[in-house]
Amino acid sequence: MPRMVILDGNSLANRAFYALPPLTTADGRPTNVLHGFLTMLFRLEQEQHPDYWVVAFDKTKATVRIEQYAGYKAQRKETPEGLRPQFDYLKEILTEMDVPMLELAGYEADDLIAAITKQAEAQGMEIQIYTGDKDALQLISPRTTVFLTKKGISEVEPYDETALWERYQLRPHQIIDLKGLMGDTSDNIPGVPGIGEKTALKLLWEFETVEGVLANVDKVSGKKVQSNLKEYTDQAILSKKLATMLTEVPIGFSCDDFVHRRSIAAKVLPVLQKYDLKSVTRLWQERHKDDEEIPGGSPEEVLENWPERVLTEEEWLMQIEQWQSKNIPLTLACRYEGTGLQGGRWLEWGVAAQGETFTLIREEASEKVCEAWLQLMGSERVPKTLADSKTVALLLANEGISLKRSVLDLSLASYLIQSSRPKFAPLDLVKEYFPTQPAFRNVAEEAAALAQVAPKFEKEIHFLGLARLLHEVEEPLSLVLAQVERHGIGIDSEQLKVFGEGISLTLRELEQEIYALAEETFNINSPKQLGTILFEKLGLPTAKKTKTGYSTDAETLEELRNAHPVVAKILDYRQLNKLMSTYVNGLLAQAKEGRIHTTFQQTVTTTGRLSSTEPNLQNIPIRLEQGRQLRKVFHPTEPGWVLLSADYSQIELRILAHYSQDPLLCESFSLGQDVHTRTAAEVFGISLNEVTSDMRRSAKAVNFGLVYGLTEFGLSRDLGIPRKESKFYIEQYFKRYGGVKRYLEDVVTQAKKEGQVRTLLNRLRRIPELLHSNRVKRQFGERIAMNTPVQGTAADIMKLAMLKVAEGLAPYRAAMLLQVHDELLLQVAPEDLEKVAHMLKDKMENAFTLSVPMTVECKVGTNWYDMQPFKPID
DNA sequence: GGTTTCACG
DNA sequence: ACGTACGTGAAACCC
Repeated sequence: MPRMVILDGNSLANRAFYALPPLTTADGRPTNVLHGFLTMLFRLEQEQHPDYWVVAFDKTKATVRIEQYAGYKAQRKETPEGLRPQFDYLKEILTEMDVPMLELAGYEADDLIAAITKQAEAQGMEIQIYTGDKDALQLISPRTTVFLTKKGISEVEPYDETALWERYQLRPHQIIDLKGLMGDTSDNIPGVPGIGEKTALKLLWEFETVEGVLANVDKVSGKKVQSNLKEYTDQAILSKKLATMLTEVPIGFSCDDFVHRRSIAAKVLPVLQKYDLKSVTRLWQERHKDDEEIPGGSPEEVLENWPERVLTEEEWLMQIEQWQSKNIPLTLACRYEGTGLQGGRWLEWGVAAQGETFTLIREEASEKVCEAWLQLMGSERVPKTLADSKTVALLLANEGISLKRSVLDLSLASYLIQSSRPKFAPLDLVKEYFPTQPAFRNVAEEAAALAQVAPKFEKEIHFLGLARLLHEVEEPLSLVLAQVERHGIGIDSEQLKVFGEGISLTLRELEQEIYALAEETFNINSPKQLGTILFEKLGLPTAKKTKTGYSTDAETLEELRNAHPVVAKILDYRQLNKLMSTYVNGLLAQAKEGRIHTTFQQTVTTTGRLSSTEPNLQNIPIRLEQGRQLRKVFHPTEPGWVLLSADYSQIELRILAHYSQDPLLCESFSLGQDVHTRTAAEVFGISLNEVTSDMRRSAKAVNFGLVYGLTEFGLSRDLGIPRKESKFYIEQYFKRYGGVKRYLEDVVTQAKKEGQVRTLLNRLRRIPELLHSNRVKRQFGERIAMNTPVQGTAADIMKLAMLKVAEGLAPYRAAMLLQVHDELLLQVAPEDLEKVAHMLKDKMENAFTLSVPMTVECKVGTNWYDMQPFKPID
């Protein structure tokens, strides 16, 4: 269970101030609070290992409570002279330590603590609250323990429900009643005059709550107490209200906000030194003695630690020779013009090596130096650390050099560590460890900064067991992808234009017909305007709604197809318009010299898949014939060559079979059966030859759903059947395929325990959603837990296959053109077709050994539309 | 810049 | 009573 530690900054600082002698810096600034607070902080960090932590502070001025009761805290002493500045010092230090802090105008630390506790409880965390304020005892629960400071500050006493009972014989919720009766002078909660702790406890043991006491006031023993209770009834109720911590504070936090990070020496030590905190420094160093020292942080420091050396031509040549001959590891940064892919041309290289940095400027360097430099880049033996090796490989390819031995790609490393991060540019990577790093002023500084964080990434990669995936899969794959992107696929722009003209014509006709049927012109592409026409003007029945209005998606319109003749026209229009804008126009804009080059994104998806952009060639139409025609314009770049495709058959279900070891599912694949037909036979309890095409369709939907984290809703929507029916299918399925059921349950249980899932190649995905307080989001987390190992393993296997295929292609006249998740598209000279197809099928089927066979189906054609099955001879 | 829709696996 | 199938990217609209 993840542990959240919450500290009451104000309360603890106050305790420390009064508990410790008045320590100061050499120049007289008070520091005793810093000593006390940090000593306690380090101690709890070491003993409790929080996964999340946060320090809450009051943001005084007009608090919400002052509106409730004018006297509240009116008598609280002014913050003493020696304490006030220490809050600023403390916040400065905590900032450098990367300890999250929270304060909110108008609220006290108390209320923030209550609100955080409530949320953390809902997310299934264990909570520890550190404070000197007994009010917090009201938050105790089976998951929440309150640590009250004892005597000084560095010693604390834990209170859980049992401890609270032993001490007061009260339940946590009665703490506010206690305060309601006895009051609290420090907070100026009035309570009831004449009632102190002892009387209050006695009353509560008997009558449980303030309300209980007041209702039974006549039974209360003690005349004075009784009369005071009667006289100050309202004050008692108000006091209880004042003592109640507000949980309805407008804060929302995500786990990431409060995640516990190890602090960094380069940031922490200087600030501790600034306040002469010698013993605290020793404590910190003791605790972090295993961390390697990373110097620097600010740009000045980076360059100070990696001073830049300016070289003459002679010196450059010698330096390069030295790096080359001694295989010196280099960390690189690059500036270039154009894009990596098209017309990309390097302008400057920043190099960090052996504690020095260098800048190579194309405009200033001699040809000889550039030549030697490029040789070095192509050298097998010189290890290189960089961010985004694919782009660098493309830039070098433009110079006729192939990048060799990129030992560490920090972008890919960071992606494997946390696939959900939005960006992996050099600055983002450096900011992981130096959050205050501003934009790099030059390439040398960038290289130096990368060199400083590289060991951190390497350590983390090893710690998480991702080294092989990084070095043996992702990094080499980036170089293969660079080749694939650079090669591009052939595209016939003329044919595409003709295709577009045909579509345009139909589109214009449809447009007029739609206007006529609607009896007005409007923007068909605007869901808003379309909704108005359909649901208001024409009065069609509304079914689904979106955030902003009526839904007009294809599913909704399909329902209304027969309700009005315009609907079918709109559906047609939509389809053709999509083809026109996204595909015809989109692709034409990207086509150059008869080719089109996509960019594969290797650090985007959370599952490990690739994605494809500008243009996306992984979503070229195929399902509907009209769109499928578009594939005719894709062809080999070499005349006479053919396209060769190979796709994994049912790879995700095979992986599910492998993971679950379900006997029926495994058998189905071992026997080479049609898995959907077999599933139908099992679910409907009939023999294989009795399965109708409708039954097979249903079974297919079930199989698909399984991989996504099956839901009744999803299946019923997909098949257009009632929920009851989909529920029945699912029940029947799990009755027959108990192994699958067990596996899916186990993977979710495991994921909840660990907060993450892994693929067969150890790829990791963290699933914070599993801890979300919102049930819908939590269930989403559960489906992610079911889907990611399957989808991610399929991605892993395809990546392995691509590496092997790329290697296997070397002797042949052939090239890899595209990857579409479970399909590879190649082009081959006809004379090599048989051998390449054989190699391709073999490498893909044997890329990784599962407990069920993998099968790959090849097709051949002169364009991407006319693809015919092709079975290589064994 | 967010929302909706729709193309793919 | 909720509001859902998993993973993407691009175009268009609209604020």
